[in-house]
Amino acid sequence: MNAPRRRADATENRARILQAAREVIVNANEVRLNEIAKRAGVGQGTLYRHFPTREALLAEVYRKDVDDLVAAAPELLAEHEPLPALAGWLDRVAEYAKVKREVFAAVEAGVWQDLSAHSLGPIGEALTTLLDAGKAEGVIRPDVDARDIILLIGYLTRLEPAEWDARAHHLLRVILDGLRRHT
Amino acid sequence: MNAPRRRADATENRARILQAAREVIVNANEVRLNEIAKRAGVGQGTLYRHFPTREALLAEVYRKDVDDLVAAAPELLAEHEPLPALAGWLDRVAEYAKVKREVFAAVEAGVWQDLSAHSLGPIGEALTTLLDAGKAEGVIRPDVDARDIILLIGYLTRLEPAEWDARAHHLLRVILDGLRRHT
DNA sequence: CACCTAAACGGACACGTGTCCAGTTTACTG
DNA sequence: CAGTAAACTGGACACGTGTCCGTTTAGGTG
Repeated sequence: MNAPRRRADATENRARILQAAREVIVNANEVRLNEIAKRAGVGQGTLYRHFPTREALLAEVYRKDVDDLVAAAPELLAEHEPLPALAGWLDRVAEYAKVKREVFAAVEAGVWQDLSAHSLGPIGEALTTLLDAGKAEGVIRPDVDARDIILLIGYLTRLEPAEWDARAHHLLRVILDGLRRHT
Repeated sequence: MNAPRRRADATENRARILQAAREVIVNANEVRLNEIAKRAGVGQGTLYRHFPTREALLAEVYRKDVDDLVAAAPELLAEHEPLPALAGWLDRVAEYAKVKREVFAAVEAGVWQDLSAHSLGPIGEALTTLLDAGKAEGVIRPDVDARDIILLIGYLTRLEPAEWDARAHHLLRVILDGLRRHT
């Protein structure tokens, strides 16, 4: 996955940056890139080379969460019909977004970058799996793809905490209704 | 519409800021708030008091466009059934967003602010009109409101120009399908 | 082992946004 | 018509992001 021929010190620095970021995130609630760089003992330039944007950094810090999310997709598919599986997965995404809204935005940005690079990325693949299962059974319209869903659920980023309960889940249902193949 | 008792000089300054903003927008393609303030002959503080955020300023500059959009809603309703009217209106919004993406984002932010202040604002009202017409005829699900739609179509802001044609219109259809009342 | 080169480094710097506050102007009041 | 409180003004300033570029160093070469 990593570029070939990376210098050893670079790898180490990258690790230290991530470590510092984790510490800053849990200790302070303000996440300042400069502070992370300082705490990691590197210059801003180094930080920015490893992670072009703040989102890239945050997304990497929470990569494990993302992995969990990705892993949940096949599990849900094994236990439920495609439509409920997709619904459940999206609910889980929403739940995650509710608690860690900043991270969610970061992950979203990361996914978006992957897509720009003509790669679906793990999240995109998980979504594709879910969608394909639904299409195969004819319960999901065939003309939607992972990117479409990601765009649609982007509203989670903008939801005010106060109105979360009233709208987040509900709008997910509306979207799912739009995704269904209506006989 | 304006707050009562505004000082005359303040009104004038506000007008000059808008004027300057218009000029900057058409001349340069970079819209820097500082530059606008300078050109208007006011300090940044003044600019920021009149328009708390850059979005507020841009939204005001393009208020006429917004008005046109709002005015289109009843016209569409007069000529078409509620569902096609809503579809047409959303298409129009999308068309607008395609051409003036920055402005669209600004307008969206403005709408969002209105809503925070427990006021629908013109756009929200136009949308409500369209939705109500559909609900009255039973073709639109009763449990959605203007805010819901605004959240959903927010994806337009994030769409890359390259993929606009492929997705913008298509996703609007998906959303509309979700909004329909399925018999 | 000395040398070389490209990758990696780091921190100063440029830039835009938004805040703050001391001074000024306005419009009302007695 | 002078006094006064509130509203307005303007620009310096604080802050975070991201860029740039001269310097350092890893790791291979003869």
